[in-house]
Amino acid sequence: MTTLKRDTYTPDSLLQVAVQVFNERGYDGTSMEHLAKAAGISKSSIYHHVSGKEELLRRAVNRALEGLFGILDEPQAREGRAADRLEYVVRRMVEVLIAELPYVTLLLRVRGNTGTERWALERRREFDHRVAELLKNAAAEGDVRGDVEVRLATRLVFGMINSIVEWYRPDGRTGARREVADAVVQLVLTGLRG
Amino acid sequence: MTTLKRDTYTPDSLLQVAVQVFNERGYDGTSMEHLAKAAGISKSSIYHHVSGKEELLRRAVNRALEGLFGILDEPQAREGRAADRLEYVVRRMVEVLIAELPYVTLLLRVRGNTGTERWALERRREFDHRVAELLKNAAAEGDVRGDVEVRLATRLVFGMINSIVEWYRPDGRTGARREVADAVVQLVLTGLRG
DNA sequence: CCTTGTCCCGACCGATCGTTCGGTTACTCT
DNA sequence: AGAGTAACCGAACGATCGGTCGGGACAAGG
Repeated sequence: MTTLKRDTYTPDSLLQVAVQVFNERGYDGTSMEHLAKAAGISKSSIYHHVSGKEELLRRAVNRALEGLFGILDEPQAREGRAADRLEYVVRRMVEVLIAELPYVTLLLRVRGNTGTERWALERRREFDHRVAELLKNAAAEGDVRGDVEVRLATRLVFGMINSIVEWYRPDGRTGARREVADAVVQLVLTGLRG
Repeated sequence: MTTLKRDTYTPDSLLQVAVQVFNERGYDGTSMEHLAKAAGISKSSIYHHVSGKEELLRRAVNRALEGLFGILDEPQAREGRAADRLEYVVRRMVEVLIAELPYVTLLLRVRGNTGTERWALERRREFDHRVAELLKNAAAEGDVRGDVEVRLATRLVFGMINSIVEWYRPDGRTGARREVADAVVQLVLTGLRG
């Protein structure tokens, strides 16, 4: 039978603890001692589950990036009018951001000091570029205003969406995610179409 | 006569170098060795000008906060219809953000590990609250839509504005600042009024 | 009973951290 | 010329960093 009980750490359950501490103290501001204390095990025990601090970061940002790139593979992001696909992607970005909140938070704070961080930054740029093309196509099809530069608008829209990680905290209310997604779509897309 | 030549460091000119390195590597990711290398002097010489690493951070975030709070004291932020004052404050926030870019960048990335960082976070919250009241008043006067929660809208607007530090880099073009400010005002305020 | 492997630990490693200290250079003022 | 001081330096401090090492506790399988 496959194991079901989880009274001991797996790489993933340890990651869950680590990412939370990373987000509270910052990656560089977090020592292995901090992680050990938060996980309730000794510092050296962490190395039984993962190869080191950087693997934890790599696993975390990878999970975030998989969630984001997954959006672009969904049918509604690939078919139809560019403006509609853009709205769908914006809405799904908010949902993924919230669903994978701690992992995306960590991704968005990466600075580029190590190889792992630079790889994360590169993949982020790639994702941004894919969404920017969507906005460019929507402009070409005449569905968004032409007096705001596409590159500038893309950055501002990303800025608004990504800022969600700075204040959103999960609560009991069902539909809170949808409410946030609705507000973003309303603010951004009416502003763009205006 | 007052000294004019600047072939040696002052606390402020050293701060200028330090803040740039802080923004590249992150505050925690920056060692005094990094700062010394960037400044072209030895590590111990830094302590001739400032008391330590944390004073550099304190000076930097203080400069950013003074710029932001200064906006609220300007006449156009204090008189007139709330919606107009809001538009003025939003526009001036973009301008201050760009004028004091490295200092505001550092302020926006503070995590709260030390006393200085927690003080910075508290003042930031105070500023956010002041602007949120402006938006609330504009809603009460019927100048912005009522179907988006004020608290939520405030956060999204701040997110868009603050995200500027993540991508704006000064160039030779005059009027680039105004262009950015115009785009933000258009996107945000037509979205809000819509 | 004995082996095997998982999970964990305290002790320790060399390196680097922010900071301090004693001292040297070079310019200013009298 | 001599005193004072601003600006700087190399060497070293105790503390902490990420990571290693040898081994103990314990359950599973033969």
